[in-house]
Amino acid sequence: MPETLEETLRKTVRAATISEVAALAGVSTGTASKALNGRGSLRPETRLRVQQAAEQLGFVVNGAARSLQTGRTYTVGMITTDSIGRFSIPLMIGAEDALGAGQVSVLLCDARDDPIREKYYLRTLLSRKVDGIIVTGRRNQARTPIATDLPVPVVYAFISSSDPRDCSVVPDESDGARKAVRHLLAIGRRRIAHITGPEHHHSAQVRAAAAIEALGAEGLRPATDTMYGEWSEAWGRQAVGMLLSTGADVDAVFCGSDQIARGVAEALREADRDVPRDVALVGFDNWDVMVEGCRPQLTSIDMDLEGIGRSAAELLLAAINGEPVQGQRAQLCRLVPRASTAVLAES
Amino acid sequence: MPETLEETLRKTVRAATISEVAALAGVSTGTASKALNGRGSLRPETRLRVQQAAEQLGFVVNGAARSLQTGRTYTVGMITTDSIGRFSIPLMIGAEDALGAGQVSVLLCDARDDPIREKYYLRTLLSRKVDGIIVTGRRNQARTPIATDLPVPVVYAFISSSDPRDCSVVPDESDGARKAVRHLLAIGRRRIAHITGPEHHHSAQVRAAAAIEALGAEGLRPATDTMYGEWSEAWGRQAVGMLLSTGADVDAVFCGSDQIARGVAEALREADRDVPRDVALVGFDNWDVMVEGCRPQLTSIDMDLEGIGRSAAELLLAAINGEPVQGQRAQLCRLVPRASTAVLAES
DNA sequence: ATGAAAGCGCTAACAT
DNA sequence: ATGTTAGCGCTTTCAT
Repeated sequence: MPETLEETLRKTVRAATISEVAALAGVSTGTASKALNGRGSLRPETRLRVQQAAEQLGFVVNGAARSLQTGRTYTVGMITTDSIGRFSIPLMIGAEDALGAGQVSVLLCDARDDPIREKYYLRTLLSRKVDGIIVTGRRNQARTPIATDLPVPVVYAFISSSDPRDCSVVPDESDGARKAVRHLLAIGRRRIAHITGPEHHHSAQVRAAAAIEALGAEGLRPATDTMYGEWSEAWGRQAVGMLLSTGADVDAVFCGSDQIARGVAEALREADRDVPRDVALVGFDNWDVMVEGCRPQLTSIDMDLEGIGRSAAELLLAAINGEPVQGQRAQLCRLVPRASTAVLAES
Repeated sequence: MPETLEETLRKTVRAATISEVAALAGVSTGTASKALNGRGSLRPETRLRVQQAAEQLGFVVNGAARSLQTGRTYTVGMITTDSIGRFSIPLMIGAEDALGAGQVSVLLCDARDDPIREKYYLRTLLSRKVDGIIVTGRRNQARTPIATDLPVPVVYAFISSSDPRDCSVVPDESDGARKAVRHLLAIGRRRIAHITGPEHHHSAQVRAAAAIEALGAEGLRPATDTMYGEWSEAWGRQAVGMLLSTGADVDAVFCGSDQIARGVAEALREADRDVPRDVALVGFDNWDVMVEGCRPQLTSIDMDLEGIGRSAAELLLAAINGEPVQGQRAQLCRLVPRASTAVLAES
């Protein structure tokens, strides 16, 4: 408390520059630069002396100065079009992971579905001379390209660009739905219903279509028409009510989301239908809290968002290094089996 | 497809510099700089001409060059010590919000509880000459300072630094617990139990102590000893089992987390105990999916993480502008009442 | 193997 | 009101 001012002053201490390091080591700045960056040919002894001087002074290179010289910032921008949410996080983690390994930092921009903010962020990213940009968002309908003729490469992750030449990495949701249905078929279920989100939602449509197709491939039809509703537990419960009241004969339900599935599980439980014995259950998203909180624990489809983020980052790095990839990449899903589809020992 | 190469080349186009703008406008670079930054005294006509030239050339200032000159980057680093998770997100959103308004960008660093990564990130942030750093993390026990004598200010958000002079913004968890208990008292409950996370967890201890104290202030004691367990739904269910089997007389439960509360709600429901009539329920975190998925919807304590992120960012901006604030700030919680504590019309 | 010097793009102090 | 100029800290030829 008494040292407030002094403290403040100490913290304001200026970092050492390369010429100070050079001076201390008794060499020129050029030599110091080479020594610190492992370039050129130097006497090992000199190199060491410079490194020690740098150490001693706590030297950290000034990125701004370096960027000004080299034209590269080793920074990429990440724009999430909708707010940072449940889907953006794993994408960010994956991207951050792949980029961090490449010594690249991430500038985070939350555009909140606001085109104005988006433009603003794009401008600051450009002004910060990022080496590339990753565009992310919740909806995975195609979106209009964030801009054309940018001086840096752009990769879309999770969402895709409506320009097919743009590089996008998306989950193969049809694959996920197929895997869910095939899994249910594999454990012997034949009367499969599909309860999912709003009909106007792209994901709901794609998953439903793929589910029906997968059943068709085995000469089967869904146990009921696709039940469209909301992405909520409440809808899952409600849908079960409808199912039971119509007396539909169903031995499995594939749900469009884990939340729906959880609602379904609860409602079935309360109607004294055993999961998985009477009705097997598969969700979508593999969202930890839902899947683990569910009783029994929920088999689910994992879109591997982290993997998508990682791929996007890798493609971006490739583009930055002069090897751009065009077009859309769909990444396969993974089924994670749990108790809600566990095959029972007894018949 | 046929234009791949040309496309690539166009995208590689170099952005215009201020001297090009100046040349096009027929002025010197100095004048152009003033015109673009609204400094100095210029003929309005000249200013306009420069702005139009900039527009025409799609000029975006080179941040690296500017930073090199001014010493400020308008960038702050955000280090999350544990992985980006449920708690970090709102903090990030809040911080990003407050900073974005101040034209400051956020560099995201996920240190994953790994001291090596943390040091590495700190180094890159310093090399990028960030104007300041926000340190975040899950645990809200005090952590050792990320470093001493940094050339830039640091603010801790959610977690606090063990050095009391460091600036930290944390939730007042005691306040949250008190509010929960007082709310239950206010709706007439007297036999209140507390089910919470692991005893060794700082938050569990703090909340439990405050709850006991709040009861004591009314001359009451908890209906049972504090029930420590895990931060999970399963533990909530299990705890209810224990409660019922011992025949404890309880008319309300304050839970250390929404997940626990949800487990409690489910177990009570299955034991035909009505919530809130027989047992009122309050959670902690106000985590949307838990609180809304719960039947009935869950009254909960909101730590206002976004607000904490925002405050931290504001304090950081203040410190950057030469008005550092020292010490720990505890931010009050908010009770969000829902059906699980709704007072009934009938007696 | 090392040093000298130019210049990346910008701002700001000083001239005019 | 506008132009000139000197760096900010670094990398990178080009000399030596």
